Amino acid sequence: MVLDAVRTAFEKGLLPSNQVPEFEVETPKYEGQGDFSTNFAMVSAKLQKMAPAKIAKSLVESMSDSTHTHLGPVLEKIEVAGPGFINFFLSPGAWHPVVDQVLNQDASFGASAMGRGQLVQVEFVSANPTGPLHVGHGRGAAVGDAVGNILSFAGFDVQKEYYINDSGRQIRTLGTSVWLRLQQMQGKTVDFPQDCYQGDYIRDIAQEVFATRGKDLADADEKQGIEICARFAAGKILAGIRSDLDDFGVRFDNWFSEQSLYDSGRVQTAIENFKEKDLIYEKDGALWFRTEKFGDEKDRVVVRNNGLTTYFASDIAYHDEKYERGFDRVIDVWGADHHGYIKRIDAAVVATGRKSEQFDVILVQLVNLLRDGNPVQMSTRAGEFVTLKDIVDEVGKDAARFMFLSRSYDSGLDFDLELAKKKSSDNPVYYVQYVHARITGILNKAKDEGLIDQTDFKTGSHLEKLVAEEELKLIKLIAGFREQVEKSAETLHPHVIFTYLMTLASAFHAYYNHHKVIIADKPLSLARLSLVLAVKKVIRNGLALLGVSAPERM
RNA sequence: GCGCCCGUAGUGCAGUGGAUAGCACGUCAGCCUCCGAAGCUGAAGAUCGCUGGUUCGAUUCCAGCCGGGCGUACCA
Repeated sequence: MVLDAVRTAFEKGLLPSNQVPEFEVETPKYEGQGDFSTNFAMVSAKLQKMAPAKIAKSLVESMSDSTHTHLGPVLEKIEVAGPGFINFFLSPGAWHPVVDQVLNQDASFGASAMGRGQLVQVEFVSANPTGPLHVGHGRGAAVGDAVGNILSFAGFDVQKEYYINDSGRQIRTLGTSVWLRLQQMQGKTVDFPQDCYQGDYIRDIAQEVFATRGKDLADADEKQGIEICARFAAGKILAGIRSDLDDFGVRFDNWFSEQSLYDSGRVQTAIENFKEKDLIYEKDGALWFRTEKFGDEKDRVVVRNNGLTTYFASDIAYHDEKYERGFDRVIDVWGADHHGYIKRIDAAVVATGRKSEQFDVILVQLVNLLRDGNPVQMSTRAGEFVTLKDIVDEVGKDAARFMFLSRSYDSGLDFDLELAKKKSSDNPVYYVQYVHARITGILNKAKDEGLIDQTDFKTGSHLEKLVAEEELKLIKLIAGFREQVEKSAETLHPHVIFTYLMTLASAFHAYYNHHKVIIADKPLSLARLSLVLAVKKVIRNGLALLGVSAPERM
């Protein structure tokens, strides 16, 4: 249409040139600036050697002349504004079908085909099974889970995975810790080293292992004993992690064992393959992977001079295995303290023949735990931490998840325990959930009064009655939901959905305070009920992406 | 030193290559005989860290600098 106008204007001699630079058509930031707007006049100012406002004026005149058929039911008004924007205003009737769409598509409204079924794996949490999950893991869990949900809604085929570090030194240390506590329980005086896990849960596990495996332990020497303790403890802790995540609403499609990479020989194979390609060399008795060739600062050790493999070795094998499983794209969610690891893994991914674009790392900045504004020191080793379970038990799953997703993971997050524990209206989750509960209340009342047969229906009625400013604002917001889902999926930023929900909730609350839904004018009332039901569904769909429930009442 | 992230209102954070920089909390003033006041309306509050550059136009992109966080192992 704009192009048409340019041609017409040129032919009529209003513009000196018919060349068309790159321009954009977008939704303006503020109300009163139309539904679509283009910066065409501004970007072509140089080319046309004319003032943007003058170009815009010529274009609008041409459009009114040549495309008058477009004006009418859909297009209401075209105007020139600001430094030369051309704003297009749609008529209310153009928006009404959106309400029907929401009611019809229900839980799938907002879904997108953007991902074209691409296989994506999101790996997150992946905490070592050496202690319970703490608050920091909670943020990673909330982010990973939400990213998975959003990608899936945006048309990707998503698998969520947890990588279990069930081999290596930490597990041995865990075994030793339990073993030593066991010795202490039996009255032996043993030194409990600093680098062992200090938490009370180690004692609990020691008691359990004694109760269930005491007989085997009695016959075991120290090495066997530690092995038994390690396996028992890891299993026990992992079960706890699973259950904590379950309470947090996070479910994984797959739990992948690091040990299995060793058992199947994949780690060894990966190293051999790299050796053959001359990507691994020996120095000082250790094996080094040439990560520097792939942009890392320096080469990294995969096998130490004592013959033991590093974590990096199994990570190479692990990522290779992921792509071999058929994933087009792999996303790892890590804590910010692991950022130095990105280049390394990226190098491994590229070295096995994949493209760097197929690998993404979401770096979640650290959670700063506070209590009444004062920092809480946390260390797994010292056994002093606030667990994810503590948080969920005290503030609830919904509030915790919403809090974690309320801001970009690019920023550090202050999580104040006392504040989070407060069930006050400070918590934004109530603001959004309240909309859902409020609308449920309205629909129930409408049903009681016989206005509607059921509180859920698929077709709106008398939608043409929705002409109030607040109503159109709501409809336009609803219409933009899918765009937000796509934006969120593209940027891998779940807080986009959070911000959207807050905006939608705010618009609804304002509407509610200005207009009654259940009124004497029955057609208008039915139209408003349709709108309100649509809002309810969008709120529910959005909350679902974040893993937050949409309560019928609160 | 090097690398990553952040610097926007009193506080915590959104946002954008363009037209009036938003939200929440906090402060002040209002709104329930009326579908849920966990809500709404209004007011006050910001030289978008600093300096350059690219651009018709920069808070947004780039470079440098200054602050803050994190990392920088043959640890995991």
